[in-house]
Amino acid sequence: MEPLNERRKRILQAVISEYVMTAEPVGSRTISKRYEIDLSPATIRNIMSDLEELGYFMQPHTSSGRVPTDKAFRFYIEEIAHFNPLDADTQQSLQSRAEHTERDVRSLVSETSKALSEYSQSVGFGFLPTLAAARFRHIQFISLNRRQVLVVFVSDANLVQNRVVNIDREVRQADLERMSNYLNALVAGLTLKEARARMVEELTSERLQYDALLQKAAELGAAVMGEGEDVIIRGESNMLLAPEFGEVDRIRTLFRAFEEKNLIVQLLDRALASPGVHIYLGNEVEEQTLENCALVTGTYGSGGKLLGAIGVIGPMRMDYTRVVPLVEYTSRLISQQLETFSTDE
Amino acid sequence: MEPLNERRKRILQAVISEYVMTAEPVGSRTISKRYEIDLSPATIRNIMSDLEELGYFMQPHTSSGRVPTDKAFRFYIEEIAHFNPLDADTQQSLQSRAEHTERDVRSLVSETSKALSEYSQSVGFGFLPTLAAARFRHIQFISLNRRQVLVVFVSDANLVQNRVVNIDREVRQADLERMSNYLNALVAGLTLKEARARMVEELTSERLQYDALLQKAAELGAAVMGEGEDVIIRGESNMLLAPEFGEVDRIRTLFRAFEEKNLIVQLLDRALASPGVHIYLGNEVEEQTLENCALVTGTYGSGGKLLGAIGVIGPMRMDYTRVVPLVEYTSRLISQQLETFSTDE
DNA sequence: ACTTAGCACTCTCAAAGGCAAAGTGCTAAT
DNA sequence: ATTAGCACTTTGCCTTTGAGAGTGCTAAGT
Repeated sequence: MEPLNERRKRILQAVISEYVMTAEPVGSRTISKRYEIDLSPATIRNIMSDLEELGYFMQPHTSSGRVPTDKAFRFYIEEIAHFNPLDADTQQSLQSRAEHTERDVRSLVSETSKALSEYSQSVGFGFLPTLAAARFRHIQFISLNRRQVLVVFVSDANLVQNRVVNIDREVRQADLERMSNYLNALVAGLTLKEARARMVEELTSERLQYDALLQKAAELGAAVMGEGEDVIIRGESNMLLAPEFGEVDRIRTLFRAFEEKNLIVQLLDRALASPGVHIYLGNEVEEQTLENCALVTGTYGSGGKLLGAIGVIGPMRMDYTRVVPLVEYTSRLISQQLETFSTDE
Repeated sequence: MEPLNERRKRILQAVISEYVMTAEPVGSRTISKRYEIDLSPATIRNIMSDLEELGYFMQPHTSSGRVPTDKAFRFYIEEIAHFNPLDADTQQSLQSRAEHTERDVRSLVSETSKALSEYSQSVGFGFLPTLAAARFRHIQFISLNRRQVLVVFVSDANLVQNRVVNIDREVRQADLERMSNYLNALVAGLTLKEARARMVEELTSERLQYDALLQKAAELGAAVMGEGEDVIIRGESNMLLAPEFGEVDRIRTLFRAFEEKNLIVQLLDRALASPGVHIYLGNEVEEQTLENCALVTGTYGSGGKLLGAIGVIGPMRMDYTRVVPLVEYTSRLISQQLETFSTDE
């Protein structure tokens, strides 16, 4: 696996830049004219031919320009591109945007996804904190009527979940308070995963055998915390801007994927494996639905703990030097905001 | 405005049926062959020509078949089509689906929108109850930490809203309860609109001058209830199935419209003006974004009061005899479910 | 007085051919 | 090693052509 020499790198970079702009196969002449490379088209052709042999380029047909492969993009990202911090103006407007949002994660992630979609002209997405990772903060039972109770619980970062449940016998408000207090004490400070386990455990313990009320409480608590992940996707229609998605069929499979969401969810686990910005190229994901697409994800967290991720889905041919700093800054922004949620004294 | 005679109606119906199936201009020969009309193509041509003159058909170009106009569809809907009840099987599965959903409006409307999208092979949508119309049920303040309070309030049909607010000084749990009690008593049984007005009024009254706490409560209450409407849209990608949306440009404007949502929101008011199923053809809406589209909306409510609407957006060329009963049944289903929410004793 | 067969006419769509443009690969000269 | 030059390939676009579908009109049939 010989490393590419300087000249080849330059050509690779030029082809990628051009392709990112035009979405068209790139020819040797274009490169020699538009980029400051002191080589004739013929020489460039030779180099391009070499690079094709090495798997970095492909030709849609003999005698057309070259299109960079996934391998080329991967190489470009790892070895060539360097990512400057986001420009101050954009930082500024993103920040003020974040500060003017409701002070809970759901709003924050939702608003940020929208912002990402606008600034990247692609599709923005965000995962709410995974319940498993979030830390329990408060639970409360509210009586709606004789047979219905609203269970509200709040976790880390002000993520509020609520659910209406039916109960089989009447419960007085005082009872509900007792239930709330009991559960709050039981699972204080645990992660939701732990909290849930604790409640289930409690259910089978002897302690609750004679207190139907508390038993009910543990039951409801465990039920509410079993909820699944939540993904927010914004700006899907931006995908329709990209010329490579000109055929309706391709669009359809892509949009189906957005609707299903589980494809995107799979990437959450990967992204959460380590903090920071990650780039996933379409071919590197199992699903081939995302062919020609790429995801840039960034993790956010609070109190040193990873909570969730946000990011951008776009054509593989996206401008990483802009998108990566964007995602990087945005995810840090969310983390910062989250910190203020908990340190607000 | 001479009424169309029987024969013309039959032709109109045949052309619409054929067009609904094929999305192609319909020729006289097709009609005479595929529909049991005892007339030669030539005669049918004459009739079609008449109908064109009357504005029911149009020709994409001389010497192509006819395409029914909006006027034709409108006439078809009013005068020709008749809508049988939804078949029992579908009723059955819709019902069991509804019964297995969380018992709050948001889940119910969301799930139903999805079902509508699947069964109609079009885009399903639903409005949550308009806050103005919904009736206040319960409000509660929950302390998150020293400076943050979670305000939860529940309205008609178990619609839960919550919002985290910052407060400028520490408030003890007992205070929060006092605030909750105060507000609950103040606005019991009012619609949200009235409730909000009452709180604002209260803020300016003398009574609260010396009780900063209750003043704060009224302030927060008024703020939380000011939230806007909520629209849920499901199955957008189904729109990509229709051949008339083959060009990416059209798709894009349409999807933009879905993302913006406010176009759809405008129709809520119209739909809520009277109960039952309504059909809006694209041309009848101001916006021309919905050209070639149609909406079928159905209202739902509880306790004799209209709360919101659900429906389907699809190509104007949709099968109304299937979609209308579907929407009709589904909206009744929601209403029924909602009744059970409040009569659960 | 309708209905219909027949025919000329129109328009679209798909296939085929021609041509310019863009690009490559190779060879020979620097 | 680099490059100028040239033959070759492929695409995209334009035009032409012919078939097919459909209409409108006229004149004949009932």
